Amino acid sequence: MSTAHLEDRPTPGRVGDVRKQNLALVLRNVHPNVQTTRAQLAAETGLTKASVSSLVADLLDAGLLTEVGITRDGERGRPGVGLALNPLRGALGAEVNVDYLGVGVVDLNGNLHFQETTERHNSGSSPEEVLGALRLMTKRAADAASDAGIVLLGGGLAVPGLVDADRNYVSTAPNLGWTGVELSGELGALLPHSPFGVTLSNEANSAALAELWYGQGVSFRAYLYISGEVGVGGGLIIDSQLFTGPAGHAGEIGHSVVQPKGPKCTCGGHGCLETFAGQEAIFSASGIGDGPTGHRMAQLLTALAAGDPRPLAAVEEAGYYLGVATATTARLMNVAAVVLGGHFSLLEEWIRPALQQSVDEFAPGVVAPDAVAFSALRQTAALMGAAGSSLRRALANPQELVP
Amino acid sequence: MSTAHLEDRPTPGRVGDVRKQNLALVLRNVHPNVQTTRAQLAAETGLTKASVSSLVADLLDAGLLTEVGITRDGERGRPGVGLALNPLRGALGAEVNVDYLGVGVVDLNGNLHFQETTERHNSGSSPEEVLGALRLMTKRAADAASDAGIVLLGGGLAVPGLVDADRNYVSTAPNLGWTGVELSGELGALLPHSPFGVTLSNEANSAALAELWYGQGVSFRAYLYISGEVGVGGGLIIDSQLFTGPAGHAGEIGHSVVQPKGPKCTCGGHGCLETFAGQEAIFSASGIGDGPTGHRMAQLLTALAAGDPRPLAAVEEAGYYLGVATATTARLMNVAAVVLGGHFSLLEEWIRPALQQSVDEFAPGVVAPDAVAFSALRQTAALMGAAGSSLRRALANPQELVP
DNA sequence: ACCTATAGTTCAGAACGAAAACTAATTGCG
DNA sequence: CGCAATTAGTTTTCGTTCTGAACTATAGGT
Repeated sequence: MSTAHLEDRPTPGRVGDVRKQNLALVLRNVHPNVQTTRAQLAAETGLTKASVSSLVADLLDAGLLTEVGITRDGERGRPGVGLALNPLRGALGAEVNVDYLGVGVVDLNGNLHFQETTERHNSGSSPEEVLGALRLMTKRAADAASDAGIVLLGGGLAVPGLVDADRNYVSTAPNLGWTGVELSGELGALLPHSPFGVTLSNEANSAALAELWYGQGVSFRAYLYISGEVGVGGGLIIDSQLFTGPAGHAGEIGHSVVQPKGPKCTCGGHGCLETFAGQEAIFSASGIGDGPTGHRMAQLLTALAAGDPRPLAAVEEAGYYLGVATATTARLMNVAAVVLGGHFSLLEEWIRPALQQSVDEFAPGVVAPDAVAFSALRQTAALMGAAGSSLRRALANPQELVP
Repeated sequence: MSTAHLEDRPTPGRVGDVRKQNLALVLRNVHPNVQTTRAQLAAETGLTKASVSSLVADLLDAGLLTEVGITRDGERGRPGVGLALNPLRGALGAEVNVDYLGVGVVDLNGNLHFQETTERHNSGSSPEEVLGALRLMTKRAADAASDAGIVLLGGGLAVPGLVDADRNYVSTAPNLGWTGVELSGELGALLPHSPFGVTLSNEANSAALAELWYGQGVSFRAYLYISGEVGVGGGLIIDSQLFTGPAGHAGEIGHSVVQPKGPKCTCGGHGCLETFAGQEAIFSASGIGDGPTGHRMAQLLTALAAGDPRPLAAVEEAGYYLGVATATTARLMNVAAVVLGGHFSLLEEWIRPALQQSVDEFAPGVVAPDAVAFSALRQTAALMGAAGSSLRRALANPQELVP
């Protein structure tokens, strides 16, 4: 669970653990969409050719690797047998958000298949109702995967709330109106009989990981991800891993104090980033009235394009305070990049200059212009991250699939 | 190097690595000042008695453990042979600060011996001069240790600046006036012929670790340490480890933005915590003129005790902004405790209420009153942390001492 | 054809922990 | 007092895994 700070008693090192570790080591050196050979893996891992051959044999049995014919590189010597990640292994990704449901399948090479998004107002619906609706969608995706010959190793479900992944428990999801929900049964029903099961995750955290694996974050090893949805969520990627903090809830950038004299926040504090950069804050500061989110966002974009001063000022203020929070985080956590997703990626044109100027004002020289990126994954970010986490679990524990 | 985010190629798991891991595992289960036995270690680690016996034999050979006679617990059965951390193994700790030098020896049980502090105005002196003066002190400490039969396994040197421990390099220490200093030679001369050598560290980080191992932090697994010296430094302890961030410079709480409209800071930004809670800020807001730090601090404490309103307001403001930074960090990093050291521990009486009120205002319910602690280690914190890091290195790599 | 270079396999050997049988030292109880 | 019960620790055998060296396989160059 990626930098998970769990209380797991250090297991005694058995001789068999060495193999477990080396299976994962070999697998880590097979990159998506790139062929390799046993000899190359031996050179990269430092293992002997004999060991690599034995490990690869297990990984082929496990179905994680496939042989893809002879690699002819024109050089002298016997050509190697091509090895690649098996494109017929994947994981299910699913997302419950406030106004939509999403599912999809991601294979080991990172390709997204059978993606489907349905608009649905989930706020207020019971978890059973929502997951019932979601189950119809995951059934379709799983059947389509099966028809295409793709075996699903596991799955992930992202929700906009605080989760305890080990207990399949959503402690609170304010924007859904959920509190203290245990989902073991529902998660099992989403994807029966998969070796790695379905795991819960926080939506912003999963989106942050999706950027790392499949999006803007691929060029950074460490960054702050800020997701603009109804609330302002965050995910910290440190050393190419999600930083979850001691209790698993790190990255709550939405409640950084950016203006001690600022307005009251729903969290009980005041002057939080969310009170300046959350959807409601931007809409109301722009003078946009109530209505469906999509409609209000369209209004906002139109007004911005027309050069209307009130929305421009509102978005600039959001960018300014995003910069304050980014500057503090950059100094505190020693990260030098930031990726913005959710509604912020729609507002890139107006947010980017304000944010950059603000960061440079509060932490000069720390965040370079090309270290500010905006997500292109849109509504698939969270589900791709959830599926990706599941795939990483499989790749990190290949011995569980060896017969 | 404790949650060090280094680019180390994952080593292939060899069969021998299992022993290395199990040597460290057994050692981790021998706690300072507590006797144990082979049988108890077997139960705690999950290893078989046979394996533990063999591992313990190596650790005795390495000099890390000692047998301390028969443990009679009055119960039936053969009594076990007592095992304990060898009190005759230790590490040297040293600190260069702006106005003093400190050395000491810490043994495996955490006891501090031969501690010596010398007032010395190091700001402006060349690194060679300062380390020359320090070497005289470390020589005395090493000789005293030797006379007492204590073998020094390694050492640590804490400095108030950004360091690259792997390269023995101080990139910048503004308050010493050092920039780009390479200290390999000097470090080697401080403690010749020790198996683990002398390692550089940041002073606030080492102090944070000293609190974890030997001070207030023992009751927390995760906290923010804030050190008030000339600057405001910080250290983040997450999951009982120092969080260093991707480039090793995390924890710079002094330059969190706590008031966007605040005054200019030496870092180039403005509204940083340091501009409200640094020594200079507190002195000048209190109306205390120039002079030696010790003298000014005495003046401040006298004025506070007398109820002088200006210093009271200055210290309360420092506490208020410490609370803002703590609230943000608590939410962002998911830590729920804070430990204050340096000059803040002298000001506890006045800082504590202001800080607690501020934290509760900005992040209600996140930091409990008994999760705010003040350091009692004073001037020994950094050197104990530096020595402790060295000891931890030895305990984590016992196989290097096995003959 | 023959040499060289590279890929991959086979087999003996060493290191290690697991499991079980064994020895050692103590208490409790008849 | 003596024997059973109990706990501590050691010895022996075994299976797993990696390493290293020898071996086979397959290509290009001359």
